[in-house]
Amino acid sequence: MAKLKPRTLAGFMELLPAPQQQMERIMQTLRETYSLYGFTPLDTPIIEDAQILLAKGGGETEKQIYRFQKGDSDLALRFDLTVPLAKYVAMNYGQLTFPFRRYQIGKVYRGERPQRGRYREFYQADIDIIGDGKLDIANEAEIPSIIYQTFSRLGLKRFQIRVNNRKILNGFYEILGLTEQSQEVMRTVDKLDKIGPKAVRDILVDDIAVAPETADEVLNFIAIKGTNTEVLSALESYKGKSATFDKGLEELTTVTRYLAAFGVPEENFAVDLTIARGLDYYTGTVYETVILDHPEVGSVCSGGRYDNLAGYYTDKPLPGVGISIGLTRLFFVLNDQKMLNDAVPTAPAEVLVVPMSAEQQGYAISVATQLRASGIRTQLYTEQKKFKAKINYAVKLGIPYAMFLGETEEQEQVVAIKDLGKGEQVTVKLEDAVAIVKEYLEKTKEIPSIVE
RNA sequence: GUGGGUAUAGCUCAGUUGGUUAGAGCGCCAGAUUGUGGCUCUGGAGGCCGACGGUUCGAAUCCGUCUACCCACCCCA
Repeated sequence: MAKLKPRTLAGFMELLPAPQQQMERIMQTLRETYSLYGFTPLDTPIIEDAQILLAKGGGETEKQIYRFQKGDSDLALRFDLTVPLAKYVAMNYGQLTFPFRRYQIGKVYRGERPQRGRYREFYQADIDIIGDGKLDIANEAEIPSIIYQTFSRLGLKRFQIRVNNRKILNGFYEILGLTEQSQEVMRTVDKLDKIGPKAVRDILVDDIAVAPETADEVLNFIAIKGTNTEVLSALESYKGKSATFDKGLEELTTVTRYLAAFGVPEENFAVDLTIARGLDYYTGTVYETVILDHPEVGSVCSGGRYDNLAGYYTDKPLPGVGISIGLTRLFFVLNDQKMLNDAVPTAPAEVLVVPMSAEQQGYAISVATQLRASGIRTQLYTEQKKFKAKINYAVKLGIPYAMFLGETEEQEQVVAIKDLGKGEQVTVKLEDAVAIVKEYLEKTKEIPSIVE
């Protein structure tokens, strides 16, 4: 019978063992960093009631969501982790302590055309802070500072967190009388980097019917560039015309000041007036993060401030601020650009215990058990194969040490341990072999980061 | 959903104006070398040339349809 050809759906990432180890390592770094800032882990179901997930609606979400029936149930796969969080907080309001800080790393699903760095199933690593009624502006600076810390701990240097404020944009468009078209205008402005100012102006005038002089105002506004201080002071000239704008400018100024206080260097964050974010629930500060040498894959981490996310589920006002690392995309870039550090071990174990023949299996099992008891990751190779095959197994998996146990070793109660990198082999007591491996472990601990 | 490109071994790719048995490198397996891997040498396995149809004496090659993938748009992590 003809075999079914195995295949993985387009837009779904599936890794081999070694890269998977690197991926796990990145996740581990994220968890450690997030919890360092006092965030608590949360997990929610991948499948939710479609009504719950679609409450927010919005055309795009609806189009891209995976939705299906099972019996009479109308179900959907989660599209992000923020909406499930809103549901969770609304549901458990009475039992949570606010401000509620949670992190969540999980897969989300979007039925869109897959492309380079763009997936249908991907991990998001979210942090959010939800306030009860109110939430201080300082949180809007702390969130990106955590991202700075996280990326730095991964070893990334050339990245930039871009910050803007929706109130500034809304206020500005209000001043220009463009409130109605503001969504469309923002979307166009967002393309500035890609298509250039001329094309942006053409779209504004021809497609959105913005008056030419108004379009020029928009272009002048988004052309404001420079250091954060320069951009902020350029914005001063628009003050006094819109309360919303003024509020936004005040917020952005504060966030910028606090970001510096949190220790984020100027080169890693930038006030950028073209950042808007597609999701319409953002109401204040918005973030977008790019890998500077690879802007073509887009943002690897975005988020912002929202005032009333859970408004569909509860009357309680629950403002929040959050950000999400697109882990799958981030990993794709790092891997694709060969930025992952080869020196970070991806082997599943430190030692491969190899009995020379079946007679030594008992001895080998006891040796492996003792190694594991000393905290050394150990694999036992018991297949009856040629010696070459046994040693090759360790080499292919990158296991640094092989331990050979033959008749003589068993009789003398010693082990032959070989450093497969150096090719050096010694016959010693098990405790001495343990010391050798421990020393190796100490050394590899010093390898700082997963990204080179 | 719209537009463009690509499809040959596990991977990366050659394959002449259509011509006999479709190749290379890497990888894989085995042997040289039964208690010592990486290097070297020798041998081997592995292909409905994406699928279906057409033109032709003859198609991996030309034409059509379909499918999948890649890229761009849309949107986004």
